[in-house]
Amino acid sequence: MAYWLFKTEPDCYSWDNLEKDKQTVWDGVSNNLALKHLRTIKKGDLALIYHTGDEKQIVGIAEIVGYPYVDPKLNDPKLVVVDVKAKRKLHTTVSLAEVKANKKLADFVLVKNARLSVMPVSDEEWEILLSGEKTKA
DNA sequence: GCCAACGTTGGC
DNA sequence: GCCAACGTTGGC
Repeated sequence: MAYWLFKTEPDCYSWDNLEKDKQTVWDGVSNNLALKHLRTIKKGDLALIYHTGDEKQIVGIAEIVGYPYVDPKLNDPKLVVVDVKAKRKLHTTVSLAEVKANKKLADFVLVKNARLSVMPVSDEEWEILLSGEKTKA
């Protein structure tokens, strides 16, 4: 089981869209490194959904419901997509400012490579990011 | 709206 | 295969 972070423009496709759709095809990833990560994603993995643009915060958790496959809408074997479904909304969203303020997250890819749209999240980072949840649960 | 950072492209 | 130039992205 692995953890990921998917970035999205809320104007384009937001967490609310995903929650409404229940499940969606996560497509439109064209960056090579992001695609490389995408191809290693497995069924059952979890992904944080991060809103870029005006919000810049992690808003929810999605579950990967299948394995990556070539985008059927495009004729390019390099461009893969994956099916995800909404798992749950975060009770406490985690903003980019909070991530940056946390010294333990200095190596987090979101901080180091702001432009990557699909990135791995380590177990430790996952724990830290969701620590605000645990205290309330 | 600006600028820095990164990825990609194309010429050599 | 390298590197400069360019375009795009995203944070501020």
